[in-house]
Amino acid sequence: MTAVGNNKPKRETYRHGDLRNALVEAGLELARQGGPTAVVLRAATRQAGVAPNAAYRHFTDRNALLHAVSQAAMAHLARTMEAEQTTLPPTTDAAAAARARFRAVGTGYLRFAQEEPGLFRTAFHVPGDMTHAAADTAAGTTGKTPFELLGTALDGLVEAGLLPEDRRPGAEFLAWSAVHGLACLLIDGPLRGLHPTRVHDAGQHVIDMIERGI
Amino acid sequence: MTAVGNNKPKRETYRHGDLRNALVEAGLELARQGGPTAVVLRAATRQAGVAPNAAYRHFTDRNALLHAVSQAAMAHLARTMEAEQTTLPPTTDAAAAARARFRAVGTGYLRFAQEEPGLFRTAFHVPGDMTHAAADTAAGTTGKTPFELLGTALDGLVEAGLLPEDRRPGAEFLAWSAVHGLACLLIDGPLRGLHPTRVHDAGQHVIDMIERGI
DNA sequence: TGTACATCAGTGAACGCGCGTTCACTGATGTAC
DNA sequence: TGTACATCAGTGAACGCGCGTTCACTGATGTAC
Repeated sequence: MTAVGNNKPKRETYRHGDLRNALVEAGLELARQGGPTAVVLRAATRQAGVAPNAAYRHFTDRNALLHAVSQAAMAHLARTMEAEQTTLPPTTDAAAAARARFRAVGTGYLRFAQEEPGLFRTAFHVPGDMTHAAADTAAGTTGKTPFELLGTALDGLVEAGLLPEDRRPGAEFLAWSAVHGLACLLIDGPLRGLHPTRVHDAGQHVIDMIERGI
Repeated sequence: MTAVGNNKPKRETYRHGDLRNALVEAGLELARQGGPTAVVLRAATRQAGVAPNAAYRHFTDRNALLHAVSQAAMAHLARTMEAEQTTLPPTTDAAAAARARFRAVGTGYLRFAQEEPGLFRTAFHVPGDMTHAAADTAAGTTGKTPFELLGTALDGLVEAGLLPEDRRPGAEFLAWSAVHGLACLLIDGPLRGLHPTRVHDAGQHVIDMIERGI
């Protein structure tokens, strides 16, 4: 970096090579810090070290860029949820395992919301992609959407006999609402700034409620 | 209106008389249509028929205006919730009444989110005011915040013996999370555009879950 | 293997826009005498 | 009751800003002969 405020990472090649990806990555960084409205086309190109209009080779619109960033954020969320499931200690008790996997879905969701509020808000800012389209599948990732992970976990509860089959339909939306609501209250709402320990407790209590009430 | 696009409502007096209120009202209208980001200072003054800088007599900032609008939106939410409780048929069964009042809190909350998504989002966009400060108390309104209404309803459940006293602490956040989450999913999320009947059903199911799981 | 050429990812300059905010002002209102 | 004056809510013009987007362009790359 030669001059203050000059963040242009100079390329050696005239062509960038992977600009589309670089722009999405830059957009993710912007979203991470300021949520969806911070995903500004000119800022993304600046961060990628490219002229503003270069973005139009890869996105029709500022909106198309935002949409791609939103999808990538959703993929991040899914990856965090899967990571949470991966940390579970192995057990021979099938029912306990099913329960633990179910709870990990919620815990991972909440952890992501807490650790990456900007990305979380960005993931949900753009028309419903949670239930569809997993976007890029990173190494070691199933490619499932958050919604699919939740569905699988619920199926596991039914198989383990922890959830009556007749309660299964629509259960996604009950569980999802409760966890998503807590996430929103923690991020944007009156629960912001709660002590991390209390945040974790609140999450567990909400998941308890879901298990009881589902 | 003499010219197309000229929305300036001309005053007779030089002084406006009630500009602060007019700006908040204009802000509410903007928020109603486009959420918090649509609360634009110049647009509000335009709608009030006043020069842009006139706003600075009543608000230090664009942010101060947004904050006032957000509080007013929150007051609207509270009013809708109270209205929902008012429509309940009278009953002599104290337990049934307590339950109905509790459910009306959630139903009113969801109804407002559905009918006024822009105001709903605006109410929650700005740092936590739901638990405090009821803002302007309209005629026939208690002045309670949404949070207080929920608390009162929960106290009613305890008094009626429908909720064990030891489950009461923290119950606000469980109920609130679930209902708030559904509201968010219906407005911004993948449940947007759900058929109104299904929306109502989903709301009732979530409230069922809360009653069971609280 | 060497050359001509088409492709198309990036450049550089410019546009119009609406925004928030500041400035020095004006003139209606309420009050003191 | 009539007049002088202070107050302060609104005016009008201007500012600098960063944005998204368009234009005609340039030059590295890959391919056909």
